[in-house]
Amino acid sequence: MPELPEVETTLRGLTPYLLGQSIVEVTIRNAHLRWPIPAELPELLRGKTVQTMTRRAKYLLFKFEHGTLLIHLGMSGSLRLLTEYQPADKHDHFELLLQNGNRMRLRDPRRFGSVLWQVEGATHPLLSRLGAEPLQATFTAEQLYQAAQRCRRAIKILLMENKVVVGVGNIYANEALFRSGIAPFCPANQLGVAQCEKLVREIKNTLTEAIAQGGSSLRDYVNSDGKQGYFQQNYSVYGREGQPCRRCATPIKMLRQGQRASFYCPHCQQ
DNA sequence: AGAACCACCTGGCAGC
DNA sequence: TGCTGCCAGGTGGTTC
Repeated sequence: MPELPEVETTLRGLTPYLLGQSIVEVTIRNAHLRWPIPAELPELLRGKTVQTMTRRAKYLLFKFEHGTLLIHLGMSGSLRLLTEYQPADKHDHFELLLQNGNRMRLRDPRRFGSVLWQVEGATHPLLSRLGAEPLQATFTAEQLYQAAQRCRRAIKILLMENKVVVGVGNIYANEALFRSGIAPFCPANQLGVAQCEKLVREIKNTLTEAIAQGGSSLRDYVNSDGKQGYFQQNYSVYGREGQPCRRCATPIKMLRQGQRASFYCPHCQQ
């Protein structure tokens, strides 16, 4: 479910409700996510106040005075804010009860997500080797070009690796490549500077537009405020195999790269 | 070092 | 209706 726009939308939706609140109670219903939820979290967080809420790649960071709670939504995770009690679903694994009575509840059917603790002053190993944030000025065409020159694999694989740039998942890799006129199977080291400039611009544009529209939704995605997103209706190529390209009407093709589906227009993308 | 593949999990859907 | 097989938004770890 969550690509970067969903994570960003979740962050923005939750921040007004959590910032400055202190934690009354932490409930771990199922600690068995991708990595175990630290058993000491309830003890660590009880009585502590959320000082800042930020995002790094697809990790949500809730900073406290003595450390940071990291939450990753994996493939199927969602965070919701409950203003009144609701019985927990079988996939509701983790929950914070706030001083004002609100609850932030993590639901994650596939349990690929994670809830982790980072002690103040340290950098969690999972955050230590991440590439540039796609929406910040530190992600540049020059940087992508340099990395691409050293990579013989397909450009789409490189984009999704989180080494050069983070937060570009399967949907937005496909969409940004379409908008750049670059085929997903093009070897990274064959891209010119101009193509890298276009690609960086379109990654930023695609993500920015998606965030502006409230994040895309597929099936079970629910925003933190409970409303459905709607960006999925606007995909140019993702999930559109056999349907006409919106630009030239050529049927969209699908192929598999690294066990992920790639969609592209054989006419618009070379 | 770089590249390819595997693993973790449940639910939804197509096809029989 | 029910079973089987396949697919899915992520990404760290292992193996070659």
